[in-house]
Amino acid sequence: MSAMASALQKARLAPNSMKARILAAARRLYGEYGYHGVTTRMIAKAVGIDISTLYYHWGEKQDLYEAVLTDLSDEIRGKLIEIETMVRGKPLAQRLAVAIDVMCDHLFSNPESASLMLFSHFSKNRISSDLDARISRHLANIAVAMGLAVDKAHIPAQANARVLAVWNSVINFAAGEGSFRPMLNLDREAYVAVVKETLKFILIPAFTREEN
Amino acid sequence: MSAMASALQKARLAPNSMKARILAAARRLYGEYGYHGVTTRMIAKAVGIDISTLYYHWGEKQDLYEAVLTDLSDEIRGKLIEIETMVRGKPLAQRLAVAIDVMCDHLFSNPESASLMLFSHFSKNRISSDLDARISRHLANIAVAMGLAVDKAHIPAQANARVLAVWNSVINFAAGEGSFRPMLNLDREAYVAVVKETLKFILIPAFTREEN
DNA sequence: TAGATCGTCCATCATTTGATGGAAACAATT
DNA sequence: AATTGTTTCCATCAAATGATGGACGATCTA
Repeated sequence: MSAMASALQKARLAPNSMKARILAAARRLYGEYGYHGVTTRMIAKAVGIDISTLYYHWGEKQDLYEAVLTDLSDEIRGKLIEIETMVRGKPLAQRLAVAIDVMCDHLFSNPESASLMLFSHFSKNRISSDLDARISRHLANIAVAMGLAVDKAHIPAQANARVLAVWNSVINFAAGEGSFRPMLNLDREAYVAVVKETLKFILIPAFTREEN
Repeated sequence: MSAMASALQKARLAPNSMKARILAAARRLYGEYGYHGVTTRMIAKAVGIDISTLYYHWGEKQDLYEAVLTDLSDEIRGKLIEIETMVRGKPLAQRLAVAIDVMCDHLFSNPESASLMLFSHFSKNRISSDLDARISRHLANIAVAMGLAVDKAHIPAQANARVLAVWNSVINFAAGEGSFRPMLNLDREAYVAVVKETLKFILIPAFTREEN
């Protein structure tokens, strides 16, 4: 499910409607520069329209930002469901490997998704948004899927923390490509490969060792 | 080495000099809200001075931001040296455990340090700053210390990627406390404990298994 | 076709923000 | 005390920014 598709499906926006085009541009820019780093004029210019048109469709800057986050949450949810159907019944090591591959591919195709999540977690924008609550639910699902918990409604903190560690590891490498890839001195393809290998190297042993 | 101390030592700022006080306030605010989320007026107000005074001491907003990042890099460098002296000669599992404990304690005492690093990696501020280059050198040192490479000048991409994964895992939990702790529904002390446990759970097995 | 609705843009506002000049207060030196 | 240099604040500017009202044309509906 692409970034675009998630907006279309949930909010029922026509594929090339002005509203959808604005949302897409806003998502990309907010992902690159963060909430305060983006002006409504920047978004309007990226779409090629007047600011008034933007305000006509989405209202305040904050509302548009929240719409972006909601859209993001739907997209992640879709991706997680997709992964779950792919790995159902497989052993944990395989589940992790597939999840890492699929999430990496997705996030490297939609890098702004990873950045948006990081911004929303780490910056005190604190534009009231229920993204955290949504992410929380996603984490609960993953925890159950990974066998770290049984009851989706009562996840031990330890389990949630472990899922968070996995989750963050993945999005970090996608969001940080701009900084990390030059450090590793790799082209894009090689970078993606190394990231996948690294994530598997780090994450799989923790969850598959016997003595736990 | 505290955040303050790093500024004092390197840049030779008197402990309570106006310049140092401004730098400290700027660091905290930039860490909370990011570069674009902070105005020079916010910083001045936090210190209790006029904007002009701020400009008198630090010049442009960007210059002050870069000073914050340089200060941050010095602080990290000091901390890494401290860790290295603590764990010299010990086996890798112990080294990791100590490093995790010490870095967690430090970053939870200076949460803005973690946030600043994330901002600088993930947002397209791209305020030209050599923080990435400095971090890169730190990573090289860690890679050698962890036995992932021998020559500080030629670190394989794989080794750097693994160090990055470790590094990011640690700072994520510190910078993301505002989002993650509510998710885990823990008080501060419990959160720190769970984070340390989780990091050790995830990171140590990867680097200590035999079959690698 | 007449009217209503929708989508877009132009012009404009009030506020915020980065930045500066110059006066006053203060400190050091002679 | 007079001179000089340093530090601070007040007043102010120009540009950027969030936001709106109203005009104009397109599209739909009766």
